[in-house]
Amino acid sequence: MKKGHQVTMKEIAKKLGVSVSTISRALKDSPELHPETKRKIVEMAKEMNYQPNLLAQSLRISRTKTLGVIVPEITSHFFASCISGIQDHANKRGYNVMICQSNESIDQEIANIKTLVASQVDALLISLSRETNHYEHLYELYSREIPFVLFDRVQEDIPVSKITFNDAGGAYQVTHHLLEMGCRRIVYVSGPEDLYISKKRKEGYLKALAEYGIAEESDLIKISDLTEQDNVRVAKEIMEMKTKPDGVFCMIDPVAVDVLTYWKSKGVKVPEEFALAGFTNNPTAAVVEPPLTTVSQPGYEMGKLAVSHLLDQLDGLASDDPISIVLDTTLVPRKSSQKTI
Amino acid sequence: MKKGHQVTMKEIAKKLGVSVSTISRALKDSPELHPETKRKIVEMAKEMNYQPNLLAQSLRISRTKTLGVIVPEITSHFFASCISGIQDHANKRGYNVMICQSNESIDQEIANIKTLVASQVDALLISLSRETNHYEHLYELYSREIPFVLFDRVQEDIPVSKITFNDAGGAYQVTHHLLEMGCRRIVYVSGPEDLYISKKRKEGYLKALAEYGIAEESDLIKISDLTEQDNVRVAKEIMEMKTKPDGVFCMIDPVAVDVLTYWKSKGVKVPEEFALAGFTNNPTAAVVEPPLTTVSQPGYEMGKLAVSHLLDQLDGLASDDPISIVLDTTLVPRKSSQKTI
DNA sequence: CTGTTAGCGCATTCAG
DNA sequence: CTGAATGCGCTAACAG
Repeated sequence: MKKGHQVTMKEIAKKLGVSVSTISRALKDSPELHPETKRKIVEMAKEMNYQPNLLAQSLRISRTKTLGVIVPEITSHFFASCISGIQDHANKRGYNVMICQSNESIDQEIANIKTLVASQVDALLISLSRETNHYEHLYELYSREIPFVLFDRVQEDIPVSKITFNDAGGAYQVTHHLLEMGCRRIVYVSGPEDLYISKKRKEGYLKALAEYGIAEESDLIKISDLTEQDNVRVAKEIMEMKTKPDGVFCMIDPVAVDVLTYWKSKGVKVPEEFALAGFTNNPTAAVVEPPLTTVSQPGYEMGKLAVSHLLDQLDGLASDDPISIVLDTTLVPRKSSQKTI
Repeated sequence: MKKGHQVTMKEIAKKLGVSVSTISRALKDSPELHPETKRKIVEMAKEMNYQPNLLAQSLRISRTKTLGVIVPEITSHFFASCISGIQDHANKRGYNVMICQSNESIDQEIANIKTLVASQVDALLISLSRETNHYEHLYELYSREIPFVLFDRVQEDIPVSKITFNDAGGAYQVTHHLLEMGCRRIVYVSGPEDLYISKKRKEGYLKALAEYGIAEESDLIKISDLTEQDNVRVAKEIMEMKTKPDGVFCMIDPVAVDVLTYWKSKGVKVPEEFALAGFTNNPTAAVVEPPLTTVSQPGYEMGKLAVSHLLDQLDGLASDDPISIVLDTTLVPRKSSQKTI
């Protein structure tokens, strides 16, 4: 199967007996041109259904007006929202977007960057994979002076702009809420410990505990690799602890949902036996029974801010100095944490 | 902010004192080349961190090895899965992907097509917006001989390949299941009537009824515009009907979830008063209480098949004659329909 | 085996 | 106001 022919400037030039440069000028509404010839050209272009070849144009001006986006997973509702925000606002400013997913693999992430760079994207928006534990590929982008920003899953040391949520703040909100609901032995179910969000959310958790004069207790910190299987293992461990906890804060909603589902199958009552809370406000959080207390992170907003800042830098509307944008989260209290004291 | 310099063939040619064509040949491993010079060039390219400029390459060979994808909504889990399948398998065959969302708007859909065509994508994969009720833009693609396939939200008359689910079959499965559970007055909650899936799923619904000797009853067919508000209106209407139905089949899961949520707030029992079923097997379907009976549509698989067929056509491995691929759905029976007879 | 030449489609000097 | 010439980075046909 092969593509049909596309009309070029050359052809419309021949048809009108003028030069290609005149066509070029007419189509970009250059002022130094006889209005009449301009009119004729524009008309003919429309009639012939001329579509500019962005490839040629980009090659010539060495700018593609295209941004590359790399996310760990498109099927995650949060990242899909980010993409949506990025795309809408990039389009609004005349930019296109190429999206890749790393599938949480650092090798794929590196490959994605390579492809996008080869495609000459003007800049990149990257959210790091879970696996990403070294950063040469990012430093290389930096040294090659290819503009990029990091969002949500960031690495703190790289001198580029970063857009994150106030993860510590959100975790503080949830933990504080659980404490207010009367919980005093609160488990934190963390993801892998080297993850940025695992650390940040733990910070907030500990800070809230400290305010209530409660010391960190290593038994109460559980690590899951975030697979369903491991989430269930943790759920089981918690319900079998000798000194029972009274509240559980899971680092992300899916963990909380897995825990809840397992507990329901075992007859464990939420919130009566354990108050439960998650993080992110996934669509599922609202519909489980009981509805899950969580913290909302507006992904669309994050995408919008990330792309707006990046384009401001590209267009010289903002300084190139890296900045850090921290978005606030909102506590979404639901039934899963409504312990009657 | 501006991008740094990228190494070109010219530069490495100068450095090695050979011509650009030799570089080009070496880098694509042409056989007619002295192994030693080839080795030198490859080495130097690596040392200088050469990255080919895909733009120039594409312009030259007039093929971008890029596919355009248009979906109504990236944030829908189903379409995100499709995208994931498309991307993985496109990459596997050396193609990149540019994704756009129409936000269910025909104008946006047309704009997306225009952008992707201007970007010289080799082909398109399109799932139509809800609003799309005329098809000139598709016929234009067709007449311009730009290869494309339609998936999931298709238009039947256009002579291109289409990948769909057996929507009628899936609706038949659900309705048949409800009948087996003892339901005899089953409501079908449809989306807007001109939607392809509204029609197809109605077909399956009616076929199952017919097999049980039950005639179509217009009172039992409700139309929602698929907003939460309208879904709630329908839910209310159903519970207030004088002759109460005993089962409800909603065209898509989100409608069923809205109905369920509303009914729960009103103390209506599912499945006791109404057996309930949806369609698509969204993540939410599994976690609502009671879990929702539905029909699974593997989106990843659909994306994979769509892109595989399209690339087969592009690469001449499949005939250009349009075909129709129909994927089967699977009934996922859950508690929401377990009426004890 | 390698260099020269031409050109993909377009934008932009430089001359008229 | 408009045309001719040049080149973005790369590939490919044609010579040698």
